[in-house]
Amino acid sequence: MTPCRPMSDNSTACIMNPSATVPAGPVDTVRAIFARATQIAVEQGVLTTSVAAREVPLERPKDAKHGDLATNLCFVLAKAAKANPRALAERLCACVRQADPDGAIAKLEVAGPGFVNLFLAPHCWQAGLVNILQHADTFGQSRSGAGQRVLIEFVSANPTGPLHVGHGRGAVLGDTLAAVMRAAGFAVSTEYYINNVGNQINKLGESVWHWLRAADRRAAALAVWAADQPVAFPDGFPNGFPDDGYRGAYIAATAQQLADDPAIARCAALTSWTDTAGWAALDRHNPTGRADNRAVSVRAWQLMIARIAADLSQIGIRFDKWQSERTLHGLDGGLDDSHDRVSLCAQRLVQAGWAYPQPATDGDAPAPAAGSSEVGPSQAVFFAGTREDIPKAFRDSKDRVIVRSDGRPTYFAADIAYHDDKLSRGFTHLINVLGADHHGYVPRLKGVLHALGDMRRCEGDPNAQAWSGERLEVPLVQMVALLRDGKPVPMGKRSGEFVTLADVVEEVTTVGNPHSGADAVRFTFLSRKADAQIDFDLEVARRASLDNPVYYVQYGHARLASVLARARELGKGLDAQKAVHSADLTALTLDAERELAIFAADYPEVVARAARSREPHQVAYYLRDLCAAFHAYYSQNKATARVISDDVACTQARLTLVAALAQVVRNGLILLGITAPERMANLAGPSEADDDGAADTTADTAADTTADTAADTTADTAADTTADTAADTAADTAADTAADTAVVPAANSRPPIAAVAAC
RNA sequence: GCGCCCGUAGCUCAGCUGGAUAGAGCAUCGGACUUCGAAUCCGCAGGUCGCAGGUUCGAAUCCUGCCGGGCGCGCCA
Repeated sequence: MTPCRPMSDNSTACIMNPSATVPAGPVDTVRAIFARATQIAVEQGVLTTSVAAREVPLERPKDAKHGDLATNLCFVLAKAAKANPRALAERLCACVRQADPDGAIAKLEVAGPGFVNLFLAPHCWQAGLVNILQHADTFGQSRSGAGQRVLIEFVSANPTGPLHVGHGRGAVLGDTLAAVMRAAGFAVSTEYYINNVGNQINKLGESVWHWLRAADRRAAALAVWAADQPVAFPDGFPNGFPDDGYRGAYIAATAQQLADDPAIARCAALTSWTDTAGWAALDRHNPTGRADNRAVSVRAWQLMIARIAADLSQIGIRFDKWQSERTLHGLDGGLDDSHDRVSLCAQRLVQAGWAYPQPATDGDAPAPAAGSSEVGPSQAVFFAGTREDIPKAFRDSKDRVIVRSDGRPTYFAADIAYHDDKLSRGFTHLINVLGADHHGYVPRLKGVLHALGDMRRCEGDPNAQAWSGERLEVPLVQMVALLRDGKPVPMGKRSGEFVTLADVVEEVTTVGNPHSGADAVRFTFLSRKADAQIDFDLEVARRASLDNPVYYVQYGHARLASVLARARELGKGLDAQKAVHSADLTALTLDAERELAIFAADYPEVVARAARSREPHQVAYYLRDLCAAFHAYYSQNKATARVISDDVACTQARLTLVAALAQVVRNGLILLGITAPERMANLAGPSEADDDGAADTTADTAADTTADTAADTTADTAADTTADTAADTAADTAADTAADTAVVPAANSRPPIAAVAAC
């Protein structure tokens, strides 16, 4: 899979420097110098083309002997110029000297086969610290994305059951990717596509309905679940429960929740799920009796969505929009067929030549399903995904059905209409985070984008030309294999046997800190790149919750914050005004201090790179490494070079460094949706961890520092609000149900149980 | 059978898109708190980067072929 890059990066200027009065970070300074140096080299005939500042490769060498920063630029240039990299480096260095009148680079040397190693002048890297403090909470943001409008669709789990751990991984990746790209200057919207139409919703409704009819057995079933017993109910399922129904205990709980609704309860009188006429007679809102449109089906997925939204908000995830598939089908709009954008889109594709009707060739077309319109054309409509003019990477191996021979559109048709809708909203890039088990769908979808672009061009859309499969990126999130004590836990919504995301969050939450579960889960998923399969052992996760790397970073922040606080207590606190406007940092003479300053100044680069490569995990690793560098600096100089001393100038200088580090760590944690605690409870003494002073943990103070993140809302309020809005959205889309009597309960972390308990 | 993803320390994973001597965390072992946080630090040990070729100044990274593991290939969603 080749991830697509942003088409253009127009901003070649110094992106991190919004006003001239703000000093640039060392990386930007050096980049600008090298860019000028290549211009000079061109004038002198050394090079034929210059290099833009943002094109200058810079790295922080692992070995201190290789300088503060190093570049392999000359290798790149030598390839084009067919010159010796080392000789080129020698000549470029002379140009760098001329391009650096301020002497930001104290020393530069050519090393190895052509590396240029740089040693920065103190005023250069010190300016980086001031730069951090001046930008404060906005440090790290850039215009790297040049305001491109991006839509990120993620999770989009079918509303037939609670989220499991694999969904959680995709959710965390998508949410954090959105945050990282926003910080890097993209205009990002996020969306969850609710697949609330079709056979699966039919099955969901049927499953719930069976439990509705078996009221006498629900209580026993739920008691089994509440006791955390295996989900297989001792007395089996209700009579007639379908083999391919959803067998999870949450189905019984959902039935319990719906039982009080008179419009739902009267459904229990019917004796057959397939009695279409009977269902139609019962529900004036669903005159066709269509199974996925019955009140019990609709209400069931609404409850599922509410629960999904609650589980997501518990780990700090909200969406800008919940897009209902029903809406695309026009099922909310009453009888007016013109609202059926799915069928409409299929017709447009036919007109543009991208879809065609064709009778079933080998006679395996199914009979029209019960309840569908009896007079269907016997021809299915196929999307021409194999056309030769589709670039090979986006070409499907087979034309796929979008309208069945009985006239019903497929899931694929709805998804096409959905993506056509995305195009009409003016996004320049679409990103769909998908589970890796759907990777076969990717070329098909990219082919669709190609076809839609062409179709829109035919229809006269002036923006259509720009569209092709390249503008759709599909980061694949690999599977999470759930283990318990090293043994795989079977997962499947149909079997009902799975561990939910909410369960895992609960398991890794530590006493006294309600955020810790979300923090730990988020960081765990961010601690590995998306395209590697991972094992998630519940026992290990529980045992290791305190060893989770997230605590390492959070502890780093708490430690930094506590140094600043201690200095204030002693009346030696950092003079913020002075630090920002007239800082004297000459007392920072240790190698570690210079290295930390350069490390911290690199943060905006890390964010921009993570956004560009769609890999939020890079930010997590950067934070871990930055904190490691600070911990080492702090520990090693504990005895000889304390931050706070009687030397006022030195104290102020080191506090400036500490404040800058704290700022970067805080910004990074917030960006990842993780709380940045000012204090953490001391775990050392098991006895004192109860309710004395040590117990006021991160949670209280963390809220102050994370005002912009989803994490600032407590799990409770977040659950309520998001669940409500999701449920509202869902309810809006279900206009033909008895909405007037619908009461979607506020979701709790485990809503069905809670609701049952309340009954 | 065809296609996609992944094989890096005993385990879990990074490796900045082709750069200098492949790095962390767990786990083992040995050290460091009277002070601004020991949820920390310092050290020891641990590797044919799945295997074999190829591309070039240079490959864990790119190309080919094998070997292992995972996942896809419906008028399901």
